[in-house]
Amino acid sequence: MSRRQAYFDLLGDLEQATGKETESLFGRIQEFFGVRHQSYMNISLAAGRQKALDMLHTFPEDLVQHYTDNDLHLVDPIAQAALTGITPVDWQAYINNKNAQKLFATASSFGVSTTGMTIPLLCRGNQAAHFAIDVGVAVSEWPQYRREHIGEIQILATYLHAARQEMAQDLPEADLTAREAEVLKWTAAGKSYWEISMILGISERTVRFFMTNARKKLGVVTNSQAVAQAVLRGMIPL
Amino acid sequence: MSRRQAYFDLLGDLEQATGKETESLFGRIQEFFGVRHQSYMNISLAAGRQKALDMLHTFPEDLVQHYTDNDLHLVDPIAQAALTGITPVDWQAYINNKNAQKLFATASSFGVSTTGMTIPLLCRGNQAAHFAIDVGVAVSEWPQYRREHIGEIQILATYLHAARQEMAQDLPEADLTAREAEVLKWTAAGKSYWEISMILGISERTVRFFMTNARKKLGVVTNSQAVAQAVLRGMIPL
DNA sequence: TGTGGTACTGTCACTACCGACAGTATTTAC
DNA sequence: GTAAATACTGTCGGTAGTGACAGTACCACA
Repeated sequence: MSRRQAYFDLLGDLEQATGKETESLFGRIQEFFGVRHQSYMNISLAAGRQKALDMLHTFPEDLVQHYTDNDLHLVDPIAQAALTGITPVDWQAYINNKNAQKLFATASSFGVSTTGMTIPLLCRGNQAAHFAIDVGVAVSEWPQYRREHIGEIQILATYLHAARQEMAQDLPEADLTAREAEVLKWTAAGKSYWEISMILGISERTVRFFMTNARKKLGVVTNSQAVAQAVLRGMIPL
Repeated sequence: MSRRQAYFDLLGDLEQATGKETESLFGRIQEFFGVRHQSYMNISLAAGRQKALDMLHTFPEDLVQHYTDNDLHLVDPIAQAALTGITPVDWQAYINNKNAQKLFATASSFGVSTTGMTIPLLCRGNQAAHFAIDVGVAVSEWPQYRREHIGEIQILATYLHAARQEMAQDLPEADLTAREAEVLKWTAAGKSYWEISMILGISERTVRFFMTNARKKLGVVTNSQAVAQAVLRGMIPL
């Protein structure tokens, strides 16, 4: 099988995949690129703290343990850049950064290189995610490797991320019907029942009906509370 | 100059570019792909409405006028998918969608095809952005084109987006007082004015006073809308 | 000494919401 | 084929929210 073929196969499988199936696909991504290590992480930013919601990785356990135990993500300039920035973060760009050097030194003793990158991923709601790969090629070869593969990596990471979404539920899913979600959306946008009935071309009574169902499903008593929950759970296409 | 070379040149220039320089680069992206039309859009989700913060496009002016005048983005399932989803949206996937068909019909009369895609872009805060291209190849050739170029497109769009960030200033900060935030929090928790007055040991009238101030500061009209904004902006201590 | 911001309270009138009682039509799943 | 889920509508009566008219007291800053 050609490399190109393998890529499209992987992409197709990622597009279909849900939940736990993604774990084997995560392995296939690593095989495909033949990199040393990689990680996928989804973080909740709710309530002002950074809480890991979902994580897949092939880095050495001891290193990850050390990293999490010491909250190094707060010191790691690469992690912070990935959480606040938009474009892929090249590890090599931090080779002269004091904090990064310390982390590189530690990582190096676990067999992690300095030729890698961390790709920020699109999230809705109060979440952030990124995909990191430790390629481990020679520094001289890195710029070319990066250019050649960054497109493939970003696309695969995006689809892995999409497939992995359900594993990163901050709160349990309340499955609203399309109509219930729609009505809730307009309520969150400040529309009254009557206005929503005009927008959707249905009776005001029906709008109330959908909202009542939405409140019941969300286990709340007021529309405001329903909106709060829906926004928190990222169910509102605002 | 080889295609590959042109791509890397463009990518490099996008990485360096800021502000208005991006306009010519936008043109170069279109030349590079040789597509019919393309658009870049950055949208504010503040105050519950979708407000365009920044836009670059090469679609026919009349079509865009028609689209914006009629708030078609609220009906457009592709736009909504791009604003709520995380993976690229293939226009062809909506070829049987009623709402999309109407839009395709209108767009078609302006020379816009159905072979295109809209790529959601990563934003921080309550913003959303997407990059759309109308490729205009035969439907039979589209899947292959899509596969071949989606990586390049996504990367270029990401870097364009990053360079374009400064053009999309948002959010006059709404700083609520401690009391306003507190009352808003309890409203989000489903409490009525009377209940909140009991909780805080103040009169119901005063609770109303704080909520009214909060609504004004957030620029919204209903409590539900205020809660949506507050949660979205992370102003609610959950 | 004033000016502006915050914290608080009162009343009136109107509108919006919400629960509880209904009901019908259509689609999906066993 | 029927049960369940979805999409939709009607009416009554009570409670909650909303805007507009007020007002007082305290504190910080110029």
